[in-house]
Amino acid sequence: MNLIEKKTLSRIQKEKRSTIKKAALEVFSEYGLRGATLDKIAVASGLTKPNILYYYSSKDQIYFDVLSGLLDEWVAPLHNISSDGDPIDELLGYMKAKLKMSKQKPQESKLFATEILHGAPLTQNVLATSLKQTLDEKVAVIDKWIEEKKLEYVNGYHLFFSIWAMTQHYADFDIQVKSILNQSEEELFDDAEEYLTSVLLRTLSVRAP
Amino acid sequence: MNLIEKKTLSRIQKEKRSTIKKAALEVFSEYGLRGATLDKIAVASGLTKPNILYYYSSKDQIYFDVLSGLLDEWVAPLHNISSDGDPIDELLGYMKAKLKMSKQKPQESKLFATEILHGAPLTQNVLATSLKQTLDEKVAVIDKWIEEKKLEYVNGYHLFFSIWAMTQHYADFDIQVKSILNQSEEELFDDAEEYLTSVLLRTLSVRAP
DNA sequence: GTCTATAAATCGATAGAC
DNA sequence: GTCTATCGATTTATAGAC
Repeated sequence: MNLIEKKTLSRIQKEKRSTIKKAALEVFSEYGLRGATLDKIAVASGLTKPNILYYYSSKDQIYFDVLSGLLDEWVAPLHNISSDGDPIDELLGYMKAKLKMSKQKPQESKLFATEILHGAPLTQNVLATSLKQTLDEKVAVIDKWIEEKKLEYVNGYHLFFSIWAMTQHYADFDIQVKSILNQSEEELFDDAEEYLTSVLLRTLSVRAP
Repeated sequence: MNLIEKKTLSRIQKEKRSTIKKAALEVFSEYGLRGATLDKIAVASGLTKPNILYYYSSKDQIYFDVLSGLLDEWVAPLHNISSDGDPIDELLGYMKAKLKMSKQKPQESKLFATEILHGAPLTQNVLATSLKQTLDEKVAVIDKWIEEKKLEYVNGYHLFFSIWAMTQHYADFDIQVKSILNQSEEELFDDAEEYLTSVLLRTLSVRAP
């Protein structure tokens, strides 16, 4: 897929593409790559189908652009974990940042979930290289903290997996969560943060206050 | 959808339907309802497309039958939580049963994940009634244990959400997990069980041995 | 019951007028 | 740049021979 010319887009082209991407995120996150149709994206964006294909060469191209535009943002909180900080503060901050993203960006979370669930056709390479490398570094930080006796032993990889799983669950499976709990979004995420804070503190061998 | 005549199926009809359902589970779990095609199910089952439609009236009907046939099995471990047992044993047993299902039935896990992720078009009613009712009962059991001082305070609903999230993560996002960890399935799930046991014991205020 | 052939609908993408 | 009209491919589902 040729994205080289993207740098030379005019202002109006950027705006149209942005409109399309916003609508496409809605549709892709709800129906997945294959379930989404250009008709649905057209309706959601207020544009016609040929007009969309004037700005993007294909449906796959739109999906690729939406997904790659969100990848950096999605991995960003991981980079904020500093080896200089207090282990508990750093990991608690990471969990809270991830939970906040689930609350504020559920469509993005669902998009990545569907992508990975269906074999990560477009991001498998990124998972195996960039994400793995970043995670390896952060697990190394955790192992260093353990060695320095700043943290009790914990399996770093599975710690991150469980943080991802528990926080993203509230976005990806919101239908199920909301079917069971008849709460406002605000109450729900407040309770979730309280619970997850407790789980993480105890997992890291700290007694909750 | 009319499933009434299902009770009067002949032996050969049951067998054919079973063959189709097995193939359909493979395809639906990998591509989702909309991404799956009758062609793919035909190839996977070794039958022709019209032959499949001789036993099922439509693709949606196959999906519905596969999903509803697995629903009971999927919720079953929850029923095994006994209020008479030791709280820690019961909840640890439940987590391990769920993790075992993720290891042994990843396709089923992915099928439910995709269904819920995409708005639970066919199961929303079940989630809001049957699953909610069962979970309410089990949360009541946990609250009773807390009242009887057999268990420290914990938010029952979020406890179950986190068990679901952490255990199903290993099936639903196996592509991501395996991209990061270069382990055999056996090692991976052994480590996962050790980690999740530790998390759960600490969450329930018990020091791991 | 099973097949080949094909109808009918949907969907991605293009042609060509404006 | 944007539209209507439509092509061509895919896919669900059916018709009808065997």
